[in-house]
Amino acid sequence: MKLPKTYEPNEYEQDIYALWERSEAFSPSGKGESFSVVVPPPNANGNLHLGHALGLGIEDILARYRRLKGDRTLLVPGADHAGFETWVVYEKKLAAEGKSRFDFTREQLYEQVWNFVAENRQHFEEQFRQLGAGVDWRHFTFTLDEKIVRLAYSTFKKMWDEKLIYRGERLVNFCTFHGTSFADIEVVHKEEKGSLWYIRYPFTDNSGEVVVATTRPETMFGDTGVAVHPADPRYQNFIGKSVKLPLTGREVPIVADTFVDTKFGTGAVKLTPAHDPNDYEAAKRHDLPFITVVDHEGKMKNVPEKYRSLKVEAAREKVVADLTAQRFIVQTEELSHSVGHCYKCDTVIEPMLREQWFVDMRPLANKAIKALEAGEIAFYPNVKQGQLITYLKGLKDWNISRQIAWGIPIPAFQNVDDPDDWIYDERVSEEIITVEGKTYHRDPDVFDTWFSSSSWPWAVLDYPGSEDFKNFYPLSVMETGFDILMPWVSRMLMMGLYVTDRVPFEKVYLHGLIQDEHGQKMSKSKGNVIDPIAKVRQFGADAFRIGLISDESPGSNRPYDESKVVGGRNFCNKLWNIARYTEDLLDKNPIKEKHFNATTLADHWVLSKLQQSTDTVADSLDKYNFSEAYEAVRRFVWDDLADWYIEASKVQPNPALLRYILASVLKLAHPFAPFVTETIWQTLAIDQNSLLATSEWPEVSLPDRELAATFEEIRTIIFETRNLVNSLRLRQTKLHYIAPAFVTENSAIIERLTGVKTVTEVQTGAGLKLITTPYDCWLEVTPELLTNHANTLKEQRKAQVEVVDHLKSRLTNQGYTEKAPANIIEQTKVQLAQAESLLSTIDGEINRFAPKQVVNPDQPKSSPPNPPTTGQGSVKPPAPESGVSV
RNA sequence: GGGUGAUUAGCUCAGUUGGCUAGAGCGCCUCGUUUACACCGAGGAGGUCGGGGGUUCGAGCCCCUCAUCACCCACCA
Repeated sequence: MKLPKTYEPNEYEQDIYALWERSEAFSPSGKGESFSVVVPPPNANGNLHLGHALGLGIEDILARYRRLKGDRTLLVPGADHAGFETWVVYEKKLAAEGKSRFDFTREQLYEQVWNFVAENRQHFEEQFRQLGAGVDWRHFTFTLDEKIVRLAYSTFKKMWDEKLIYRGERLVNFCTFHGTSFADIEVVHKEEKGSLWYIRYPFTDNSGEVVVATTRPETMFGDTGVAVHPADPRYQNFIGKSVKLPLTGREVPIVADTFVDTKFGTGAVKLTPAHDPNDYEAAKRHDLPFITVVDHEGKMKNVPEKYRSLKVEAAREKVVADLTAQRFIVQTEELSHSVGHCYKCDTVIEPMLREQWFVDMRPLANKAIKALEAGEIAFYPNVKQGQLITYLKGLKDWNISRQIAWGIPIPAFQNVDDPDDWIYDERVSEEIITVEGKTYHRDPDVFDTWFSSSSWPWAVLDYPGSEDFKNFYPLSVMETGFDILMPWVSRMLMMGLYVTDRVPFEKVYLHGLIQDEHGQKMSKSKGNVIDPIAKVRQFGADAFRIGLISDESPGSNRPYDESKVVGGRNFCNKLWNIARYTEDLLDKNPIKEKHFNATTLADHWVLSKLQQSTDTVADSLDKYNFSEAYEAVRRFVWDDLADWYIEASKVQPNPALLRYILASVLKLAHPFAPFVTETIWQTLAIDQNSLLATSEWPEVSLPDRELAATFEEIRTIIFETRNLVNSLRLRQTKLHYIAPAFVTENSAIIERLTGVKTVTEVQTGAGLKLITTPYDCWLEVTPELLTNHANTLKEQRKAQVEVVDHLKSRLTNQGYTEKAPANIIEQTKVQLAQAESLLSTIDGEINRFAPKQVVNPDQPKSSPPNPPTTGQGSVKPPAPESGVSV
């Protein structure tokens, strides 16, 4: 089958992926070590975004590389029910249909969302395939699969039994729009401008007043005290007195508490324990009551008639107006302060008293900190390890209850006759159960998604007791976005240690966010979201993957750069055309066996380059340096193979070797460009009935290093010749040389690659002498050009003198010669010798043009350093004075 | 308020424990229709490594300081 001129990814990708799936290419099969990665499950409700594409790209590169290396490799795909995230999407859908969550029962809602998600699931599985992710579909797991739920329950039960789970009325972060509470980590704090009102609170004994400062005057109906610092001299006689709250006249005490900041406001703070975390803690210390004045919809309650049912904002205005009218406001000032918001709808988070399930994080966090400090997990980038430790050290108890319908129901029931009697029971499909004659009512809440997904690494491996768990746990790498280091990675670590008693992964690789072209965060509201699938269609999956990873550096954000994707496409096309050339060559020279021999200098040279590149790619991937690894592949393919070897092989073809090189390079490139490499592999039937995806990482046969080095000499001659031909606009010029046989043997290559008309051996040279090679080569030029060239030489000389002086001064520096390591000094000496040699060559040339002018008489005549030896003829070191007059 | 990272060519980024004349891709300039590829080939220009100090024989890299930009964490009324 013939390859067309240009690679058209859309024509091959689907078939190639189907071939892989059909062949079970992604089932663990190697005999080597286990290598396991679990894809962070994307939300099943939507499409993949750029972050998924980047993450999948990285994970797939690792997995494909390891598979080629012979490891027993498992890459597990999955999908997340994404509790709250999906719930938000579904509520919007309901709203669009003119309905709301209140129109349905919890069971109905759950079923509706289930179906909604089921529809979208296929969608995104298809997108995995389009991106070329080589995942093992038989291991596909959904976060609501029975095994996941069962594990969430058993973990919950274990914590319940061990008293790590408790139920209590605590101040929680509550979104009044979505009607649910959040974990601390889910609250987005924003710096906002607000007002700070100074309000008089008169003493009940009419002996004066205390002025408090607040940003939330509407909560004063819930005040149950005023606090001052015990050491504040201004307020010593206030402590113990009572004040009369404005507007209601309710009496509350003044207490002393060290949490008060004497420098803020007036140094006296009103206490609203039911709506402020600090006040909550203070009230507990002083045994003050809690009065809730904002309900779950964000409306005022337990307040005077005229404020009742007003939204918080409206109530605030009204309260301020009334306080002003009654001259309770002393002053108002502008204030910038941090306010918590719902990360989805931006509603201001209302701290609210609610009875919920909490996890006592201290013991879990301490275990994790210990493991981290012992270095049990390697982080990319490393700095994230310390950040995670800091986070864990300050971690508070975790609220795991969510008041939404979509999620895993919490398996807990409450005695209808005794609110404090809670029991664990998994019969969550029933609203009411009877146990030992008592009636229990199901907790209507569901788990925080992160609670169940924190078991992901072992849950997908069928913990406990499965072969998979034995083979693949802990995971080799956890690859995910750095934005979920705290909410997810930290929890997997804590739960992993708690449940399995081992760290759940050996390494953590965190990729950064991809922003839009202008460095702005992508978001639907800004309308700057880039659809990865559209880009795959436009450029091909390989090109897109390369575009995303060719600038990859862990942990840092970076803008989407389409020119990189174009670069990736061009790279694929380059590979494609190398394959086409190889195909043509093999058509003309049918090779029956796989056997090949390196015969020419270029053969040996390309083998040595292949060997170096293979090592570099492997080293870089082992260090998780993806951009460097790709760069090594690209350089070999483009520079070494296409621009040099293939061009040289047009003069001296070696079809069998070229086929070997192509096969090897396809393997190196496969992790980065899986589709095009497999397409070529299949089309050319490089290895009958096999898949590239499950072939073996190349083991390069050893080249002859000396012959390879001799080809470098030819390259040096070609480089300088090209430079001169270009800058002097030489046409149809001739190259003359003296002596080395390898030039004679490769004259056709030099002609082809430089465009010179002929390459001829002469007895004495004339013309423009090449200076960067130790061999005697001249370009035939007109006398005028030669004269002009003398000026160029003088400039070159000037620059070269600087280099020589620089190196000399280093070597005459006593501090340097005494303190620098011997190998560095030796290196400098070699450099100096080379620099002086080049300088003397230049001087020799200048003397040819101006023989009377003696240049630098002190300059020692040095012979060129280490002329290469070759197996293809004798080499005489050229004498620098061998220049011939014009 | 606490913490972290970044600042290198016009743009996006590399630069490993301090040691060759600081690299790549894209862009730019010049030249080129050589039958694998114009999604191409050849050549070239372009950087006082954010500013200022310091340590060192030697600093893009280490220390101090300033500036700017990101990000993370946090219950300051």
